[in-house]
Amino acid sequence: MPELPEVESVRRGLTDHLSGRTVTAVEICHPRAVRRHPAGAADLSARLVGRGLGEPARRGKYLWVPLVDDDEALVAHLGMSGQFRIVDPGRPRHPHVRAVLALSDGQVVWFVDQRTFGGLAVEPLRDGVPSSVAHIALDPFDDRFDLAVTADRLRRRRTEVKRAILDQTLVSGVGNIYADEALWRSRLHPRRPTGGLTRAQAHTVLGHARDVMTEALAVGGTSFDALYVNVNGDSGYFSRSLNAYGREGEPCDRCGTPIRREAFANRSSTFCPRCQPAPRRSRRLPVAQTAPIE
DNA sequence: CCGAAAACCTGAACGC
DNA sequence: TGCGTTCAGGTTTTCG
Repeated sequence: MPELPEVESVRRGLTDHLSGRTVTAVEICHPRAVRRHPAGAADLSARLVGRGLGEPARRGKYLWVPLVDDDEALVAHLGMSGQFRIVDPGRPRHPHVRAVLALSDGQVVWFVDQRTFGGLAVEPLRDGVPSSVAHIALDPFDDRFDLAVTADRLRRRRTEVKRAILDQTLVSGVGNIYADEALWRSRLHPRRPTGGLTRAQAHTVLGHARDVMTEALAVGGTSFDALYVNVNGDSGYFSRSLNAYGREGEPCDRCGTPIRREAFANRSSTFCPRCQPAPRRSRRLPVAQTAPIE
């Protein structure tokens, strides 16, 4: 699924094909692709046609393309199955094409999205950031990202560590795959309370999140199926380097204990039950546990 | 404020 | 073969 490394791979791929071109035509093929553009498909098309495209930017899992001569950008979120594909004109359409942009150099951009959780919008830019991205925290690839400051914020949360690192308002870009990988590397159980972490542990888990995403980006991201490919249609190769995610029942690469999978919210967590021991139950409970008096 | 859960989708995989 | 169920997951919204 597209998390930070996959979205960054797409951003880099788009840079070569979009920057300096002009949008010559737009077709919205599915209404859900523009549901985050309240003014509707016709308005979105009108705001794009004739506009020049700048260099694609990204924060966390959000991607946007500045539109030249104005303070607006084409904003995209890939959701769980979104893709951008650069194709030659006339190519038979992939069945899940949700929007098509024609460019001044003759190339065509497809926005493909099987599950339609992703979408496009044109939004005003404020300090270079689209309005829908303003509430998203910096991601670990941002020059201004401060690991120590974020670690302290994480420790002040009163929740479980996996929930915290998936919170896009604390640190952005981490999804279920890289959360499980960062926790495995950190030897931390996903349900460990953030309040009980040392400063070093909080620092470590965020550092591992940054590192594992850096390594994934270097090989084009993680692809399990055709739901994530780059703009040329190629898969990433990081799935072969995963230690926890998708490895239920397989031996832990550190200790050989079978990797376990447990329900987490409405998804799942995979971890090594030996390297990442569960927190003692008492630490999960509220402070006051006095029985009520009749 | 906090967190749990539902809602939004499609298609693959699975059980009977 | 075919039908129904489950699962996957990012974000927003709703509810307690």
